[in-house]
Amino acid sequence: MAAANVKDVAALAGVSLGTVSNVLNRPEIVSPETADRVMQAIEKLGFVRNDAARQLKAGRSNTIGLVVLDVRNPFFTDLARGAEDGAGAAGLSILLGDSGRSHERETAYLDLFEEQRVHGVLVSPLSDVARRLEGLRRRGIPAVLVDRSGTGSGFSSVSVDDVAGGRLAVEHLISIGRRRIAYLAGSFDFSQVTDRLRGAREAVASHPGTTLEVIDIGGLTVLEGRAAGERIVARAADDRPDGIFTANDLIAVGVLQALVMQSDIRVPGDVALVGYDDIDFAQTAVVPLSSVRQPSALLGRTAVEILLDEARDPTLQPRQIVFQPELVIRASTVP
Amino acid sequence: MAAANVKDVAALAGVSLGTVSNVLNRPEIVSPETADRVMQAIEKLGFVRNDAARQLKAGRSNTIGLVVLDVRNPFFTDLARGAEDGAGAAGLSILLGDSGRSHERETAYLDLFEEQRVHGVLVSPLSDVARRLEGLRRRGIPAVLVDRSGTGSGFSSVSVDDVAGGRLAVEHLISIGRRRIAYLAGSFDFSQVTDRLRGAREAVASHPGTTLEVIDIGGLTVLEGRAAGERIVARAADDRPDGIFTANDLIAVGVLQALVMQSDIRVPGDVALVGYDDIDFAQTAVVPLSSVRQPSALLGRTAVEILLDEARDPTLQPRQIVFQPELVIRASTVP
DNA sequence: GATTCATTCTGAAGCGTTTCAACGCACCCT
DNA sequence: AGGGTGCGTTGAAACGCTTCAGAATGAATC
Repeated sequence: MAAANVKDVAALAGVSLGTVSNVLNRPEIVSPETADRVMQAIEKLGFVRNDAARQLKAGRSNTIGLVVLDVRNPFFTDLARGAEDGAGAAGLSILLGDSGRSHERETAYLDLFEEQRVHGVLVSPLSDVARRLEGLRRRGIPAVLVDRSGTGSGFSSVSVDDVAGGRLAVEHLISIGRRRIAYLAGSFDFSQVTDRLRGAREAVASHPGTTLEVIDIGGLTVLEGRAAGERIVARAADDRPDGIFTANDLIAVGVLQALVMQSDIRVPGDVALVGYDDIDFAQTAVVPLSSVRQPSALLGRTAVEILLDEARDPTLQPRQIVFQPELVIRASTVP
Repeated sequence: MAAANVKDVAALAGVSLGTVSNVLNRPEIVSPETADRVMQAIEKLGFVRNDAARQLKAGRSNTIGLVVLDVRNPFFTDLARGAEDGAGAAGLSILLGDSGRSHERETAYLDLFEEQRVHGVLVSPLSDVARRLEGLRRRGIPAVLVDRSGTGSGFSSVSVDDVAGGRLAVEHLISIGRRRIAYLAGSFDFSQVTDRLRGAREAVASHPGTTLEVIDIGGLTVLEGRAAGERIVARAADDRPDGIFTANDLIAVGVLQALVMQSDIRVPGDVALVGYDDIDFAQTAVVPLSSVRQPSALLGRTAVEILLDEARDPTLQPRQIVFQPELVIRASTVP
């Protein structure tokens, strides 16, 4: 009834403890017949290795901690999936923690991971966790920042080039003939929001005759997008932008609701629209939404790879990997 | 440089191993002065308890495994959050695994949890995991099914009464004067889909003069909802339902797109619409959507409580807890 | 037959914690 | 003075695994 351990298996198979362990961990050094006998004993007893003992011996757990800002955000779940794949390839698993943008929870997870002696941690940091991560590193636990540049922090990072994303979106609007571009966003204290704006500015700057109007809509939600859309609808036709770029897809969906529902403005005929993030709803919107997609899974996978490299060789210099986003063109810009 | 352990702390504080452990685990039995000295030593050395050793000694880890079908589904993330809260209250943490509806991943997580000697597992099962869970139970790891009735399986479960949800939705449609109700759904092999239908049938049956038309739209997505909506738009006005209940919110959003965008049918004037799940997009739809909400977090929290009860006393009879869903009324039924 | 070598297996040591019986001590009560 | 009580502390044992130096065996070489 009590869980079987290696000793029980060894006794049943008529071998020593060490041999059972070898069957489990280095099967190539034990003779096929012995291995077979041991396997049968394992089967018979329903033996399951005790991970705690194994970890205690090994000095570290075979897991990687991942703290994300919000599991409900598909960006992070895709990222987590990528990280899991990467970890799985190395025989590790991912411990997923959702900080929900709470400092307290973020810290709690890092504490937990430290007690667990994880292989390393991946963090999409709420704010400045550099000091905390520094402490982990001193203990031999490397960390990689995800979705945030680690430049200057002394840590490696994987992130997406939001400036390029903004440029991509607006270049596209310009390439389909739009001249009066508007950037709709809120929460300008998020670096993502301002980086995308910077990219938009660059695109406009390099195309004479185009203008960029920046509209602060106060937030990043559908409702705020719709309100902003209504204000645009209310404008005189020749005062409206003919291309709109929004800081995320939620805003774009809101804008779309206002334009298509509450007016006869055509999308993309009169106004072309590009969102950001390529959420599921982007392609199922009333007018399928062009959007900038981030390679989330790749981000996760790469973060794990860097982490493992650093776990292997702690003297490695921190690396900042920046991925390029991708534009997904749909009917909101090209009918 | 090497991580400090209790021995180091004990040496620095000039006490024995046991005392350090007592400070950590039963501070009330050690004198304040000693405790203080130990705490200072811990601080100074940056001692962090090694969870593996602790778990090895304890025989089980202080975590609960949770396997969900899809982390991207808000229902499950809310559930996970509830489970975390419940676990946190008991000093445990949640190991979250996403099976992504893959048998392989589901099994892999259960294996992992077993090796980790988790306190118990919560599973939203892909199919029949009863045998596997039986094995876990024999090893002293209790399991609770979530979002699925465990009746007959020998396991406790927490789920939501989908029949009641269907009844609730259709009763509401009838109460606002609708008589020709349609139920739009796909994937009739999911028990949720058929249970909701059953509830709808019950509601119609108890209100003479009302009818229920069941429309199989082939799936559960926005696109299929929109296609179905278009077919309804194409019907003669007096052949259309005046109340539509959909198996989930995605379908409802699709229907809404078709009705409001591609016709002059008014919602709720001509057709009232009720969805299911109350996803974020329900309230930000062009016409905010009435929907049936499930108490996801409560489900998670309760599942953990039952699990801990069973961990404490394995002879407990399995309990089937069924929660009642709640109707959230918005403009798609009541202007 | 002695020596070397490769192969396979053994079993004790040790990972860091918690637990628990035992101990020392001060104090109080006869 | 002897015995009892309670508090605070001690330190060895145990949890189940992996590792590793060495033993045992058999084959190959001299």
